Amino acid sequence: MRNLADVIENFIIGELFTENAKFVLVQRNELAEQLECAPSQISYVVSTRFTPDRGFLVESKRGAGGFIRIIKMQTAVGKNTGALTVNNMDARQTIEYLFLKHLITTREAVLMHYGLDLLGEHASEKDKQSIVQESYKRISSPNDRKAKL
Amino acid sequence: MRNLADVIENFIIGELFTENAKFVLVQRNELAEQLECAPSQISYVVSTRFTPDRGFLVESKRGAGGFIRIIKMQTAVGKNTGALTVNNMDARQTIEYLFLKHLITTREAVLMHYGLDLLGEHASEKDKQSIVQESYKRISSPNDRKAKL
DNA sequence: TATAACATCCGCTAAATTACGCATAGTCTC
DNA sequence: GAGACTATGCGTAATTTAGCGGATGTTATA
Repeated sequence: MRNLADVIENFIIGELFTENAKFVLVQRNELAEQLECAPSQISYVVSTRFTPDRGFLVESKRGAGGFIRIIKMQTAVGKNTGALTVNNMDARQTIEYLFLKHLITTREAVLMHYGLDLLGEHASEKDKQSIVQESYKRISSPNDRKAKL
Repeated sequence: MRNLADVIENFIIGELFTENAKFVLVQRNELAEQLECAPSQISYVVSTRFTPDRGFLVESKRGAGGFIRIIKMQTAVGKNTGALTVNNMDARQTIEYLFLKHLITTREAVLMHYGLDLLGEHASEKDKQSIVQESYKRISSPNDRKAKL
């Protein structure tokens, strides 16, 4: 293949299209060593060719167990056009989960909740019971939820 | 799983998501021995990943009978629990609209599409296997879609 | 029963390690 | 020469271990 950047790009795209993967995980140093190039080259290719513009999300983490995750956005049109029936709480919990796993920010979580609110067509119901009070109630009984080791 | 912090986090989150537990009790030394790591590692994970920011309360006690309690706070938003039926294309167009109106960023739009993708995959499933569990399996362990080098 | 001694067990901090981000500058191609 | 490609080096976020100190509970001793 002509140049290194193309090799890297093709590798990632190849992985993404393997069994319609939603995303790929890559370890920068590892891949760099494999392809015999500088680690920063991976960064370069990812940042120039896997942009939101082209329908990609990129997330990464430093330190031990670090990684780069390239997420392929599903094209809006043509896929999955049927009606979508989902338990609202499941949807909310999914958002929660994505948030807890650091996959989305606070703002993004709020936005997705807001999106659900809009779609669900319910008026802004119910003032929130104080979280403090809620948690206070839960603190009362100590030993119930001991984790099984 | 290679990443110790993730192992610990997943263990705790797993416990929290088991039958919707409100909190988990953990004994630091006990869990540390179980997972074959330094006790302080438990502290590290709890302090970095179960912050109030992310909707967690943490309490602990030293000495004999000591413990660490991780409490999952209820999200204030989204209390309606009914099923939600939405035309997928409408949802996508709503996202498009928000994006065109500059109400959300590109990344946010992509994320919301991504969320719909996740939800859409479960449209046909009837049983109670929740989306949370699904996304848990897919997203929690970074190695799932690890590119084979 | 008081209390001293002992055992349990979490909090905190320092230091080392891993691995990605970024700035920079050189090189190649058109 | 411009713009895309490539490598180097440092910065620093994230993780991991080790060790000490202090809080808490239990037991022995008089």
